[in-house]
Order: sequence, then structure tokens, then C-alpha cells
Amino acid sequence: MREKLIKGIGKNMKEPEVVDKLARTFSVLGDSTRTRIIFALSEAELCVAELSVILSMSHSAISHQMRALKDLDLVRCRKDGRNAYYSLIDRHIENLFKEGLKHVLEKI
Amino acid sequence: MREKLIKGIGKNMKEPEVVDKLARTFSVLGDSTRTRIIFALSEAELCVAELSVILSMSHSAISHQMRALKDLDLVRCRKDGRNAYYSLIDRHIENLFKEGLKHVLEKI
DNA sequence: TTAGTATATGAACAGATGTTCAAATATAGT
DNA sequence: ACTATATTTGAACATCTGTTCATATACTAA
Repeated sequence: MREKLIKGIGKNMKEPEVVDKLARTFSVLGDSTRTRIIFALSEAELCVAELSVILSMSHSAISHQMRALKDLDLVRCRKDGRNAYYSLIDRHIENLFKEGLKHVLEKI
Repeated sequence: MREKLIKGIGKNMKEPEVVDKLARTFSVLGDSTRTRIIFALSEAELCVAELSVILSMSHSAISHQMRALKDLDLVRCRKDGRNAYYSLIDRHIENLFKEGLKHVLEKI
């Protein structure tokens, strides 16, 4: 047991607010439906109906997931008539996704 | 509805095996206990007892989580006597974690 | 061997999560 | 106004997940 080391790490630990948001951010990427949505959006801006074709899932299921992604600032929504077009909010998210993908492809 | 675009994205979609492992990888980062463990390990190699002090959690709870992290190749384990020292498996994971942290700090 | 310590494991429980279904809202065209 | 289409929402349900508790395993030192 290295008391000083432990104390130092405890001191550096991020505040609960930050830790929680970080965890929820990873968590929202951590579902295969949403992972596929993020992949699709990394190729193009897409509306709910298009995503539901790509993933073979109901509009409702997609819409619920889009809300989760929007709540955590991973995607933005652009309304055009009766369509809602979603896209990744920034390159940051795309990088995060691609870094994860690289890791997985190395380990498989 | 843009049939060709949709078909193209469907074709590019990663295989279920890859998607699932990617999702599970993000998922394992997506819990505040494990997020804190990853943070601690980004500062030093630590054993279960030390992690349990830093996080104020039982050895058992930590041990269960370490297994989840090891199963997904996020950490490695080095046995030294009766201690099990864990560390991040590579810089890749550290980058992933720090990218996520940057995103969160921007959005808070 | 024995006692003591560090981890690991399995079962069980409460709480969280993803999908479905039905219904509501919103917009466009007639 | 009415109809059709796109999306959203809320409730319900089954499944998954994280912690606790008790117990087991592994190693060290006497």
C-alpha cells in the first residue's frame, strides 16, 4: 500500500459531475444499436426513416435512441419539413468512435 | 429517401462481431465506477486493495469490475505475490479516455 | 501445517435499459 | 378542412447490470 500515491490519485480524481457525464457519454456509445447509428452518421447526415431502413428497426426505436444521443450532445438535429436530419455534432465524436474501432480491430 | 446512399451505408456497416465488441468496449467505459478506475490507472499501476481505497469500495466490487475491464482488453494484470497489479493495456485506451474527457469538459 | 492476507467467484437482489405498442404531435399537399 | 407521412412520446415489459454477501482460492510467513 503506497499511501502517498493513493492520496495523490484521490486528489486528482475528477469531480462526480465530470465523471458521471463522461460515463454517460461512453455508455451512450456502448449499445450496438447506437454504435451502428453513429457509424451511419459518420458517413452521412440521415433522417429517422433512413436510419430505420439501414438498421432494420422501427421508427420509434430509432427515435428513442436519437433522443439519448442528442441529450448527451453526440448528435445534432436539423428539421426540414417533416423530416428530422441527424448528424454527428463534431469531429471529436467521430475521432472517439474511430479510436474505439481501431482498438477493437486490433484486439479481435 | 435516398436509396443508393442508404444501400451504400448498409454495405459499409461493420460486421456484427465488430459492432458488438465496439459497443461492449464503450459500454465497459460507460459506468462511473469503471471510469474512475480507468482514471486512476491512467496515473499509475495499482492493485485491487489500492483501488478500493481510492474509490471507497469493497474489494469484491473492484475485483468484479477488473474482470469486466480485463475481459474487454482494456487492462492487463500482473501478479506479484498475492497482489494483482492492474494497468491500462496500452496508450490507445488512455487516448480514448482522454478524448472522451475533452469532449465532456467542452460540453459542461 | 496453520493463520493471515489479497483476490476471485457465484448467487441473489434492486435498479437501469432497450424495444414494442399505442397514441400524440407536426408538417405537407389536396 | 381532411388525409397522408414523419417523428415523438409514454407506459409496459423483459432483459441486462452493478453491488453485496458469503465463500473459495492463492499466496506468504511462522
